[in-house]
Amino acid sequence: MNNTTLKKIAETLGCSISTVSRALKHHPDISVKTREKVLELANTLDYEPNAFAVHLRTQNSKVIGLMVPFIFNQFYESFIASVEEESRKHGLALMILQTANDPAIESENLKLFRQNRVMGLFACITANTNDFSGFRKMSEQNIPVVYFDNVPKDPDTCRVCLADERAATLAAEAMLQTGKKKIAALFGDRGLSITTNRKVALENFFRSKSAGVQLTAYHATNSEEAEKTVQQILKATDKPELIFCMSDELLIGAMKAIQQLELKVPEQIGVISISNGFIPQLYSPRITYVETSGYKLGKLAFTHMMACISGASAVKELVQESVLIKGGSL
Amino acid sequence: MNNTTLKKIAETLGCSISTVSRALKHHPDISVKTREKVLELANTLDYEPNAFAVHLRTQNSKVIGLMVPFIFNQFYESFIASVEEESRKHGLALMILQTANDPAIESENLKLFRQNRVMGLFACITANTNDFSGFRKMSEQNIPVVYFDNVPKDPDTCRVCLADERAATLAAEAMLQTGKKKIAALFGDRGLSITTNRKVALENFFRSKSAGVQLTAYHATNSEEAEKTVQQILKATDKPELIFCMSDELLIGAMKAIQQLELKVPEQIGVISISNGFIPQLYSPRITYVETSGYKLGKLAFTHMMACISGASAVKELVQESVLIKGGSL
DNA sequence: TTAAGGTCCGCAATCGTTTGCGGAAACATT
DNA sequence: AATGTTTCCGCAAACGATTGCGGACCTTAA
Repeated sequence: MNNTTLKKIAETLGCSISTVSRALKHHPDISVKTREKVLELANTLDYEPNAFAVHLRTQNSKVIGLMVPFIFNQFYESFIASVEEESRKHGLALMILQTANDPAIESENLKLFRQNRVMGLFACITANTNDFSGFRKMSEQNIPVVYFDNVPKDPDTCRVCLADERAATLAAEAMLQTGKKKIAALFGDRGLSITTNRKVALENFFRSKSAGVQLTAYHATNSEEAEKTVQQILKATDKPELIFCMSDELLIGAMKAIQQLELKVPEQIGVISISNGFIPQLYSPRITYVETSGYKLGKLAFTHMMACISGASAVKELVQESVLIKGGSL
Repeated sequence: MNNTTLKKIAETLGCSISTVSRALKHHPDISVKTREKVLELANTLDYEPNAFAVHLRTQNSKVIGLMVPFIFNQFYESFIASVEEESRKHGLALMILQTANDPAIESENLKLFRQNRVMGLFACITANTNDFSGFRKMSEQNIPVVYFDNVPKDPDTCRVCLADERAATLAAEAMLQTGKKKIAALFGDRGLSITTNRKVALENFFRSKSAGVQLTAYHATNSEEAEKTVQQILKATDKPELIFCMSDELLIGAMKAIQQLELKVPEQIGVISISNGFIPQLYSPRITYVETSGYKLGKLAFTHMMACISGASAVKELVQESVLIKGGSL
């Protein structure tokens, strides 16, 4: 461990540690001459402050945590990339853990975050988190938590959300315009807040319009399930004219089924999805989708976090707007 | 900051800090009775050791670093997910930074890693890293670095690699078996070690076989470039019968071009790729590919890292084997 | 000449742990 | 009774930085 410390610099310069420390941060108490000397030596010796010592002393960590169910996922990935960009700009380190949707792992992770005294946490809770004591402990230690994607029901928590209702409504409007009546709608895990939000919004929209639309809802927790479900749906005699997918994962499954049955999009089956934007453009024609950008959400989450840390945030919830991106799949 | 410390526990129990510390780690010097008392109080008070203090004292950080050009990338993503799984199992925290392929950012990141005294670093260097001083400083501080994917030319560095030559050869063999002669091969950035490795291997294979194969090489640094390139290639009068893509990114671009020209795979154009496995299965028929699993590479990298940390590793390079996954695209 | 004020720097406590060492008390051995 | 062994625990020094406070020295003004 060939590390240069304040002590070493002080000794070779024949001055005190405090002088070195102050010189390095341009404290006015230090004369220009000594400051220059210190800075020069520090530079040639490649001095780098020991983050642990600093954090221990100053009680603030310059590390922020991020917890997602899975990293291997377009949406989370773009969220993470976005948050990382911002944290780097602010000189913060990012500590990332995944829960695998397991509440037990989730609470272990929270422990690790607490032990590492992260100065803030971005969290997407698992689909079946019931015990919030781990999160409460964070709050008790004044560690702000900004929830995203799947958030706790408690409205008194900081959060950034996609405009779920708006997104579903945008998709619904687009579907309504096609004039097609028979719609199959694929939703994800029932435990997720976004599932409920989107489903309710979609159903409400068509109920209020009463346009003779026949909407059938299905649930699938992953791509494979979605594929099987859609295959069954499309093989039935009374097959739908439109398929709505509430996420990229489901879209992938649906498209596999459609391709296997060699159905032409949009002639034989229309497709629309809520998506992060990457998957829809892989197909030809491009799938029409309502964008829910993890990247944008990440930026939003970060500004929210900064506001929370500085204690200036009265707002609890920030919403990332949705926008319809037209492809050729309707 | 409502944190319980050893001191607090010691005071309320009327014993010394050292006793509490030892009791908590089941030191034999401490009697069962006091140990129980300490453990109980620590539990009810939700004691959690201050990681900074521990690390400062013990000089070992329980944090490992990981640096990639981009997080938003199937391959890196799966690598990260894999490494995270392992680190969590070992109670380690993972600190992730991206370089955006910018050497300046890269060296800043290295600084952050050093300041945070990571106990090890997984690094994929940028396509144009020339100055390795930042990495050398890590070595001087005895921080092991395990390179992956794009690695420095210096053979005296720890690294895990995909079997690039083997992967290219496997793909070449599969192409040879089709009997098709005109092949267009798409490669990535010339600055990447994997580009060179794969290209050389592919060219050597066909040169040695001299099977009358007409191989043309193209370069594209991203999906859009690949798309344009392939469009031009396929519009030419003398269009190839097979397209080889050395990565998922290029495959995406190639497939977009193919779909736009409404060419049938594999009848009108054969496709094969080296891939992480996610993209090829999105199409129908599934694309035949040689698997280069980021997930497996991650596992391998982690075991290599553990060996390096314990100082037990004589081996410098570990190789992750390749395997051909047959789809219906040849 | 003396008091006031400014400039520049060092002392020492502190953050929360870990750990070598020494020592008191209890017990066992001749 | 004297000596040797355990058993159990506390003292205090680190780890590397930050920072309030005080003090030495010099300048300036009355």
